[in-house]
Amino acid sequence: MDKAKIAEILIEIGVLLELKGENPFKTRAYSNAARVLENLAEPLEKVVLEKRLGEIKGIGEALEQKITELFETGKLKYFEDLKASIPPGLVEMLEIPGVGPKKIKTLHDKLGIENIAQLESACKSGKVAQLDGFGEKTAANICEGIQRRRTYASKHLLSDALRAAEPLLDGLREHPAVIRCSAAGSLRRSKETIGDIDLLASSKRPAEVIAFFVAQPSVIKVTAKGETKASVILEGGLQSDLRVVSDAEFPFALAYFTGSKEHNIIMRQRAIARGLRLNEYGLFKSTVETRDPKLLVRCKTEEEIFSRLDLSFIEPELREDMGEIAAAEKNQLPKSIEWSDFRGSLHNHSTWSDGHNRLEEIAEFMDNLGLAYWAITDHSKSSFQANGLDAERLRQQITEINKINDQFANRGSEFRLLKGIEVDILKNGLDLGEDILSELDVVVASLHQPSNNEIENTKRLVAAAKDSFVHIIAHPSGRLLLEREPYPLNIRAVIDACAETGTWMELNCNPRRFDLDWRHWPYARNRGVKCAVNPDAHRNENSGFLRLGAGIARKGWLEQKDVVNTLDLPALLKELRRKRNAPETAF
DNA sequence: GCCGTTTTCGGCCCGACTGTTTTCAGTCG
Repeated sequence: MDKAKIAEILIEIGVLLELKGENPFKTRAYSNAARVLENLAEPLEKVVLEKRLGEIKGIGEALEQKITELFETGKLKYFEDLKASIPPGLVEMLEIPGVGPKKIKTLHDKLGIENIAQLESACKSGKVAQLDGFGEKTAANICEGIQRRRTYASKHLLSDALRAAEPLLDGLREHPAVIRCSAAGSLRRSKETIGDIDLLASSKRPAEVIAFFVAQPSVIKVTAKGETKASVILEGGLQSDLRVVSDAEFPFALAYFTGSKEHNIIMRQRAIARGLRLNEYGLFKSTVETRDPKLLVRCKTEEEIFSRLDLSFIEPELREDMGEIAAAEKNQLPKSIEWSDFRGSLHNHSTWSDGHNRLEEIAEFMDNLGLAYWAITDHSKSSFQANGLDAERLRQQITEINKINDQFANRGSEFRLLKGIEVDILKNGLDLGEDILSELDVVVASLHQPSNNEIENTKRLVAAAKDSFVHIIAHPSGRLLLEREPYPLNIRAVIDACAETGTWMELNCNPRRFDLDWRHWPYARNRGVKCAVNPDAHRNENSGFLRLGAGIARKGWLEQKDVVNTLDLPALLKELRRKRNAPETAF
């Protein structure tokens, strides 16, 4: 069993133990171990064989034994027994807001409730309200939570969350009582999916700011409203939380509410190790928890907080406990790529297949954006549902693009459309032959009809990477966020094949994809694999996805030099030709 | 369940809000 699957099981054990009412620190030990495993730099196989699991911080005797059992047999008796002892419906009850392990245990013990449907009817019949520690309001809130869960997904795409958050932030920024404000939480960290929108403001008159916030036109329900904090449900079902603090507290609160939780725990421990205490109100010269302003270490910005803890500034996107603290300690953090570094895109569509804009419109639009190039990579013939191109139509398109490029050259513009294809990776090779592929500037290869066999899919992608005409492996996992799981794939094997052949991998920055996942990029980057951040645009406005892509690339520790579509046109063309001439040489 | 150069036992990050209470437990981030 591989480590991703093992990590999943450890997390599940943690949740089950939580439901059993186990010691929360024991519960956390399992989720900790899962994360440690996922971030393991070397192959798990090696560590298990050399019996070095126990040397890893966060894995003790018990977990070493369990992980080894899972690795060797693919099963774990302890897990099977645990799972059998808990009705499966209890786990999903955790997803109802306001319902946690303790309440679930009470509901199960006292009323025999085993799933959400039973819980809903018990709430409606008044049984829940009669329980000790429960009441009318709790029962009503549970019912509403169940209803909302049915209506809306609990997670939202980054793009949807940004669209909902921006008007709120604009409003706060203009409010006279607001001194500073910012997004925080997963939105500021640029996570691919967002649970709720965390906002932070500083003010001398917090009540006014809270009142203003809950009265915003997009608010459909106020779920909590206090002196310094409010929670609301927005149109579309997103939840948003606003915290209001004093301006002196703002940088501390911003760091705290940006998280992640795991990152924060390490930061606090780091403060404690220096005889300090860190919380959302400040950094204090104290060995006990305090909010005493006399003990406050004043910091005007987040940068100063990091500096006081002997760390260089850690960009919000990197705060995922993926090694950023150790790197900040040694001043070895990446110089994160910026949105403005992009010079173009290498994977896009036009009306020739399933895109919405004509070639001329695309060229004008992207030139006006100030970009240097835009590759047209329409679908190949097997994607007939997308009006894919065969060799003949592709040759016609090449002629058309040459004409447009000549027009741009004649009027002194340096902008160019690049000739390309998004060629399907079929069972027996690519959908188009070498003769036509060799006439193109850029070839993007995609698996659109995956099998449910990991070995088969891996084989097809590895073969594509090794093909000397393929420049880029597009959206390697095939996932659609919140819709479709990735197809089974040994992604490391594909990354390794790309590393060996100098093939680039895509970070598809369509917000439904963000594929290759940012968690894999540090490995790919260390292997020397270059990244193409591509919007996979089907209409001109999709060029805006590049901005989101920069955020995800930053999460993957990518720098400008790791990303090929930051190159200017001559340098890019040179690199594109290099693969064809010397396929065995990774650069 | 993990960890430890003060500890092999007793900690483990901690505050706000809600709804239940009449001083606090549970949940959340």
